[in-house]
Amino acid sequence: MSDPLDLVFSALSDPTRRAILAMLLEDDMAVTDVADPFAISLSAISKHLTLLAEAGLIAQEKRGRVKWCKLEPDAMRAATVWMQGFGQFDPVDLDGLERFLEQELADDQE
Amino acid sequence: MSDPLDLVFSALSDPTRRAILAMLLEDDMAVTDVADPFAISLSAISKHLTLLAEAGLIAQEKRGRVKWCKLEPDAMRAATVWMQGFGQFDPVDLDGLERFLEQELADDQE
DNA sequence: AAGATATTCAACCGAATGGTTGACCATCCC
DNA sequence: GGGATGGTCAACCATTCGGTTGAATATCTT
Repeated sequence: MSDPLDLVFSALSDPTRRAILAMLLEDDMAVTDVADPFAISLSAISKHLTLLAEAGLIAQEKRGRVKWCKLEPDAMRAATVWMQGFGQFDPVDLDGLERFLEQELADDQE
Repeated sequence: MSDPLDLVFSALSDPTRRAILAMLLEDDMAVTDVADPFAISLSAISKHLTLLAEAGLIAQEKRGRVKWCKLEPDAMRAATVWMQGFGQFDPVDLDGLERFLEQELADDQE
């Protein structure tokens, strides 16, 4: 996968990773603290974080034995820029968007 | 994968599928015509289109023996909405975005 | 009816993904 | 030094992914 957008979108396609990003929106966190709310192993979380870092979505900095993770918004912004090319031509179809979001809600409750 | 965003981002993570979406931005197309510029089999393209449709990114309508594919912008818009939550807090960091895009360019040329 | 065209289906393949477990390395604290 | 803490590495497993090929189905054309 050579195009950076491949990595960004691929990283965003996993709900655990999106949840991690949302957590990092609140504050920078250590790996162990990121892992805390999840039911999966620390090792799995560590892999997720590595992936997010490779995609450029977060940065990791080791201080002492603690590795701090912080959001790196530029990668996501680049993806947003790519995506917005698809919205700008027809005026915002709010009804359609609403239908989609209702569908999303319905799917989540299945 | 239950969250619709999983499907949307996963669909967007493949460069072939992003290229297809960009083509459909120009005009609605039949499956065969979508496949034309690509070096892979028609069958592979058909699978990509099925995936894009399942993600809600395109709609497919069969008229006669031809299946027409057209862009369905709402799914992408929902993803954009999710992503914009990450940009809105710090004012647009154009320098950082520029650095990222330069990096992207450099990576593509490797 | 026969043939060409448009598309999917089914079976297969190799590689990647998301998870596990257990061992390992580094750092902090007593 | 020695134990606890923070994190990664390595090997493994089942599943999914992107691709192939060949057969099947549906529709249009003559």
